[in-house]
Amino acid sequence: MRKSRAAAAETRRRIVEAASCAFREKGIVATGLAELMKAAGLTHGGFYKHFESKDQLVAEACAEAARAGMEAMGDRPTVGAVASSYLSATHRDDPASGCLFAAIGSELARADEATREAATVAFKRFVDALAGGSHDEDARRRVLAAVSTMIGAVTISRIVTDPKLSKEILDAAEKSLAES
Amino acid sequence: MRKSRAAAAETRRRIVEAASCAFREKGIVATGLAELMKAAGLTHGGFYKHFESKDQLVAEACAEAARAGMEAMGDRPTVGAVASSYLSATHRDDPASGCLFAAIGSELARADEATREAATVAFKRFVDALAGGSHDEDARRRVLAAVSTMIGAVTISRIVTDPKLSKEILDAAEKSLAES
DNA sequence: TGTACATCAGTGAACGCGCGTTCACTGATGTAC
DNA sequence: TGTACATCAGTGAACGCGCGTTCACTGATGTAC
Repeated sequence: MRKSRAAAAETRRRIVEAASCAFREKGIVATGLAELMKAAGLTHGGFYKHFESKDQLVAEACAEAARAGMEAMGDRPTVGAVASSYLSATHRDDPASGCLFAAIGSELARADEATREAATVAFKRFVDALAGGSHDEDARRRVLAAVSTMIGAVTISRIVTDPKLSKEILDAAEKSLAES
Repeated sequence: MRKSRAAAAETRRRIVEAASCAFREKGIVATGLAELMKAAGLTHGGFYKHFESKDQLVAEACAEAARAGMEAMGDRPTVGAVASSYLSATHRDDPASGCLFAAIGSELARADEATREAATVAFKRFVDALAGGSHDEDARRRVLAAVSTMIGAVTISRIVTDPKLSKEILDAAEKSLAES
């Protein structure tokens, strides 16, 4: 049942993509490899033909999620434009294809070095893109604060059981970013 | 080996306290009941004499963590004072006794109804305390944004592998809150 | 107040289950001549 | 270009392990008289 090199590469890509969604949807620890391989259309036994461990996949899946996030932001993102879609109910209600940090932020803090490193690189890129290449210290500081606000707001808006409060949090964050 | 009612109540309290720390330290899913009971100085078999399920303990432990957090804030907290200790390296480096939302925010979003409800009540109290009982809509909005910024900043500061960047995030958030 | 009995907090072994990981096997793909 | 053989992607069963939960048991505590 050997597959061609191209087919194998495609399979690997599919596993990473499925993982990047599943981890954001259900959390890293709560997502099993068997479940994940099934989502990619495979049986679990083949996993180790592509990865050395679950941890390795976690790191790659996070990098992939971050890459997709950057792609969605476009070429010359502004804080206002990003905030508007980031702080939407659509984003809040679809963690699987949304921001990595809002989806599994607290789990990332406990992830292994390689994963945290991947997340760090992604975060730096995110901030740099929003700072628009500016080296102004104050502009960079504002971007860091804005990104914190966005990630925090979406995280809490997903916890809260009261839909009105949930929307209020997102709106308050957006308004605050618009003012600053 | 039956214990007196008072001793049993004290045991229960100890379990909840150990859980509230362990969950914040290691995450909810990653913390096992046996490990938890051991931390409370018991064997795991007795767990169900006190709780119906792990989920019930999770809800109570979150309520307890929130209660302790409110207590630490004192009577008349201001955004500035809270931000200063919340956005410190001390808080960042000690999730076990720190803010529930920063420690397990993304896991709370996937927790069961009772836990999310407990978290919601806690969050509302947190916001009300910071708003100082003000019913001004704009003041409340600013508090919601400030809380989002704080939670987001500590979450990311714990992920990032670069210590300089980690501190930069906390400082940027604090400065941003001081300006607003 | 003292005695007999029911209660139940805590122990430690055991339950089934799903986890991450390993392995023997299959057969199409890739390579060497 | 054709043939023989090595490679290896993917399958499915199995591994040991720790999980949440259950249970028979112990013996101090609480209750009833």
